[in-house]
Amino acid sequence: MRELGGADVYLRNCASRNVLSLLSNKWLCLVVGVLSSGPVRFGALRRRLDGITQKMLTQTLREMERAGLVDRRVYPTTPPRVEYSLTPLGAELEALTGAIRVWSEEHMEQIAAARADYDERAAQPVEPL
Amino acid sequence: MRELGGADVYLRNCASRNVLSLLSNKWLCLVVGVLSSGPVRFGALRRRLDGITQKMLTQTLREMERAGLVDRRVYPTTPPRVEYSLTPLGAELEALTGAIRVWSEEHMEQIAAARADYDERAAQPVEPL
DNA sequence: CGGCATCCTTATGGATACTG
DNA sequence: CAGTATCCATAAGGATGCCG
Repeated sequence: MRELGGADVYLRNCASRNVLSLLSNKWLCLVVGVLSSGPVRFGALRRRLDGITQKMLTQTLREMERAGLVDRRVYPTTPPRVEYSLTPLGAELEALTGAIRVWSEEHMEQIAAARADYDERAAQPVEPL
Repeated sequence: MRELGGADVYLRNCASRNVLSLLSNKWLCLVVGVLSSGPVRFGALRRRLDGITQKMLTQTLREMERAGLVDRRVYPTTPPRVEYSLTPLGAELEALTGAIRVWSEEHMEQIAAARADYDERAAQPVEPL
């Protein structure tokens, strides 16, 4: 943050922006949700995240692993078995992302209604007599 | 959510996913942060979000307005004056997004260290003797 | 099974110019 | 001042095929 005429400014290129963009990943919130109940294999994780592609799941997990949020454990069996779990740091996130998931579910109808209302008023901008 | 072998599945195309993708907007978290202290004009908002372009700020604010998170108030003066503020619904978000901003700032160093460590180990995958 | 590499399409976002 | 409109570069993401 920087000061600008007495007001705080959210600076670009600061490290917290970096973390913020990590957390605003489309899938991260859901991945944390699935992993919060314990280690999960890649395939199971994928099946529980409806619509995610293999590419995106791999990519998201790598990013999270790299940031120290997720632990990747490989069992050298045939066929290979790979389990993902939250690190202590990643587990901290569940308090935040869980709250977001809950809020999303609780307010989805209200938001859908607001959007419908907005669109209706946008389509009929002239004042009716 | 759907059941799949006793495990919850995060379904695609469900309304909460919609809200989730709204919240994972790159800028929303910061916009909520600025607006949480009261109504702010477009220009001031822009100056306090370092690096945001006019296009992205407009786009983000429209999306938030449409979802009922933000109130847009136009004062028909010359030059025009437009003030944005959080609706009660949007104000609820500050509890969530504020926690995320705080967490990001608190853990940015730890995450940067984890990434550096990961990258170093990735560059030197052979076991040293 | 759990990936990676490639190709290709679409979405995102920056820069610029113009307007009420 | 607070936008809208347009163009353009890049990034995100899906589909497919191959591999240890």
